[in-house]
Amino acid sequence: MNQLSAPQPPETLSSRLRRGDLLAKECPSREVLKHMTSRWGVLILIALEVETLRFSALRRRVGGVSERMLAQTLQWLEEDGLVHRKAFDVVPPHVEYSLTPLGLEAAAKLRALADWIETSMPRIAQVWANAGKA
Amino acid sequence: MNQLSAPQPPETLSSRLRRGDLLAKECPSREVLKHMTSRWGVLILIALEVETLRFSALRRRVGGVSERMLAQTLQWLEEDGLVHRKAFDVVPPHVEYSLTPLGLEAAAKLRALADWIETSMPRIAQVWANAGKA
DNA sequence: GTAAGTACGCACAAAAATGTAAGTGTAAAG
DNA sequence: CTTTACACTTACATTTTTGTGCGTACTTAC
Repeated sequence: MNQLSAPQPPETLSSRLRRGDLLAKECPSREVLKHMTSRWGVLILIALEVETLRFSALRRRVGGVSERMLAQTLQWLEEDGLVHRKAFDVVPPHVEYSLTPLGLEAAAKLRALADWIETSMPRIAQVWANAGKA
Repeated sequence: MNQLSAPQPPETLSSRLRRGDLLAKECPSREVLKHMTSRWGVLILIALEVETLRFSALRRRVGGVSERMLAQTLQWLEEDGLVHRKAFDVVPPHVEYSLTPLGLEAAAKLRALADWIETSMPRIAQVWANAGKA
């Protein structure tokens, strides 16, 4: 029980924050992480990676989202520059949502995660079964 | 405004669930996604990917977690078979947390995401600045 | 002798996320 | 003429998440 951890390397907290160290407490990148990994953020991003969609179509695509949360999450993602909102000034509202170049990069990472979960589900379900979780 | 979406392809809901389709509402894989992308789940996984850690050491590593949430999240991840908990039956408690093979795979995806966010922060901060968010 | 560290569980409280229902203004569909 | 769709917003209720503080059983350091 000796080399647990050196008394913190000379790297300062502020330098880690500047770089964007998620493990550091007050890092602003945690905000982005929060938006991307929010309950609907992941799903919205991977849905929009496939194609541009209108609000209602997107809502139908992502099973279970309420209008409220869809609107909310889209705003977060738009503010972070991941989603592009294009509104047509016509009478029955028409708005198209798509991914920005930044959003496409982000979506790729999330899709990799989603794909892994989907293909790994059998193995995970196995663990659940061995424990006794209905 | 015609080809909005074919009247649902012949693929049934249940077949999508069996495969693990995150976009489908009642998919069990959403549970796993929830655990992995929970506020501390991401951070814990990428911290444990580096090295095995004891409870307290892990808590110090992940800035801002409370003992309660660390314990809670670790249990979720353990139940999903991503984290391995090894307890030594000694007097001052000694428990070591590490990743299972499954957890290592998961952590790799999350680290890719985390790395992307960290390196993309300048671009995102730029978007924030152009909008007027302090 | 006293304080601190260990790995939590538990009760309670506050905060954050999410859901529900209703409303908006127009217009095309029935 | 009534309904439905569109893309939301707002108010309110509920659920979920997260935090705080306390207790534990014992040992090592001071």
